[in-house]
Order: sequence, then C-alpha cells, then structure tokens
Amino acid sequence: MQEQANQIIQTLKDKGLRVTPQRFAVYNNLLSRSDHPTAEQILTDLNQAAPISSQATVYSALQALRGVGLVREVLLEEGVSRYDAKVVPHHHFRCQHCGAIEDIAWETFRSLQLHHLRPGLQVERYEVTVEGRCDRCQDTLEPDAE
Amino acid sequence: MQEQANQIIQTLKDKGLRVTPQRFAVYNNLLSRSDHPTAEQILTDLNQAAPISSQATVYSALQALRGVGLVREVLLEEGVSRYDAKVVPHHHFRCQHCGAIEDIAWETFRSLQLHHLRPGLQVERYEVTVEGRCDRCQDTLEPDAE
DNA sequence: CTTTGTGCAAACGATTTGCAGGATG
DNA sequence: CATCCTGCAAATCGTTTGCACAAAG
Repeated sequence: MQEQANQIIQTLKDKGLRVTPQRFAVYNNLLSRSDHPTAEQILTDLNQAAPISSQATVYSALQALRGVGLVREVLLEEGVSRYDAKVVPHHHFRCQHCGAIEDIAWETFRSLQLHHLRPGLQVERYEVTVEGRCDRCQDTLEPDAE
Repeated sequence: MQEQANQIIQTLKDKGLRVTPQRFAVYNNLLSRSDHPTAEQILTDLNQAAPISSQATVYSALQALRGVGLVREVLLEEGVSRYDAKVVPHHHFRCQHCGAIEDIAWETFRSLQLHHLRPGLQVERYEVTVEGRCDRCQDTLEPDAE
C-alpha cells in the first residue's frame, strides 16, 4: 500500500535516483515477483491495464537500478537477460522443461571449499546454478524444452 | 597430428554426424583451446590463414555438435554464447576485469549439500560460477569491465 | 531553470533462416 | 543419388542509441 510505495520512493532517492513513475513501476514490479522476469515481461506486465512505459524506458530503468545495486541481472538461458530485485546472495534452480526459475537460499550450500581454488584467483562472488525438473514437470513425458 | 585427426573423425562418425571440413575444423578448434570462445572467435580463428568456413556454418556446426553432446554452451556474460568441448562436469571462474574465463576442476567443490534443496526438485546437473579477479588483473587499479 | 528521463524510431550485434548449389555416405 | 551441409543474404530478436520533448529537483 501507500506505506510500501513511500518506502520504495525513499529507497530510490537514497540511491540518488530521480523518482519517475516508470522507474517506480519497474522497481515495484520486480519487488513484487520472484520469477526473474525478462525486460519484455516487465513491460507487458506494466502496460497490462494502461500504458505506463515504453520498452526503451524499461531498459533504461533497469540499467539505472542495476547501477545503484537495487537490481541484479541473472543469466540462465541463451538470448535473454532476466532481472531480480533480490540482491542478497542466493542461488538459482532452473527447470529444463518449463524454464521456470526459482531461488535457492544461500544457506542451502554452506561450506563451499573456496580455498581449494588455485592461488592467484581473488574471489568476489560466486553462485550455484542447479538445473533439473520442477514438481509440475516431474511426470511429463515430453522432452526438455532445450 | 594425423592420429588425432582420425580420432576426431571417428568421434563425429560415432555420433552419427556427417564429417565435413567445416565441422571438423570447428570441433578441432574447440578441442585445442580452453578459453571458451564465442562463435565469432572460432570463425576468426578458422579463417585466419585461409577461408575455411562462413559464420552460418560455424553456428550450424556448433548446434550439431551440441546436439550430440560433444560441445556445451557456456553462459557467463550478457549477449554472447561461449562454447566448450570439455563436456565432463566442471565449474567456471570469470575475471570481472578482463573477462577471461577458466575452468575449475569438478573436485574443487566436493560435497554440495544437494539434499538440502526443497523436495520436489529433481536435479539433473549443477555448476558453480565464481567471479573475481585473475592474477593478471590483481593490481590493476582500473574498475571492473562490467 | 538545469539536469535527467521518456518515447519513438532507427541502429545494432548476435544468432537464425530460406534457399540454391555442392558435398557426403 | 538421396540426404544433409554450405554459403550467402535477408530476416529476427533482444537491447541500445539519437534526438526532441517533458518532467524532476
């Protein structure tokens, strides 16, 4: 509600971003979903009821948000970038059959033996990507989408 | 040498692929390097001395090789697909500064607690992506490329 | 008011596709 | 000699850019 809206506006201001209806809408949309949408999916969603934004603006908003660390890009399949407003470290699961993506809590893979890496590599971040089939696609006989 | 060439030809035949000079060249090129080149890099490399292949053919060869499991696609950055003829499971390190990619041996991260995943997810494969700085870029003051 | 964002359409870069001729098994 | 591949150019698709106008601080 109103409360949450103000919260978002404040966050944007704190990051030094100008608050525009489009930027607000993009960020708000990303915060409200956890399916890691593509730029196009966000655009469609925003303009569902009434035209809110153009695609160029969605892309520019995403870049701005990415620039200040409020949004992350997620690369899990060919050809498209997906976006995520959950910026705390976490892993991803991707269903090879339906393409659905879901988060895996960071604690799930505690204790990665990073010190077994060859010396010389300075680690900044890491992430595990798991692929397989989600519940919904479990008994489907059809082959994987890719 | 000749020995190795025959080996490659045999592998392609075994997988049911027709052996063409272009396909051979693409696969041979991928086998000879470990830097996970893009399609364009492969094309450039092949045609360096004399024209061997066109880009459409490189893409089609990559798809054919991917289809029979001899080559894997690696997604580590926006906008481009990279390819890898090392099909045994392994992880990747990517330097955020120079973009270099190198393999991390599978055994490096033994014991991922996959059973801590939520029930319902059927795991097919997984992979760790590590990002940071490689030795060469260690003392560079310049900011990361991305 | 000065700066930055928006929208449109054109521009781009990576990958795909249609098709005619050529090579493979 | 039937099938599949190659090369070329045109087509696609996601994303970016240039620019005139509008909105934010």
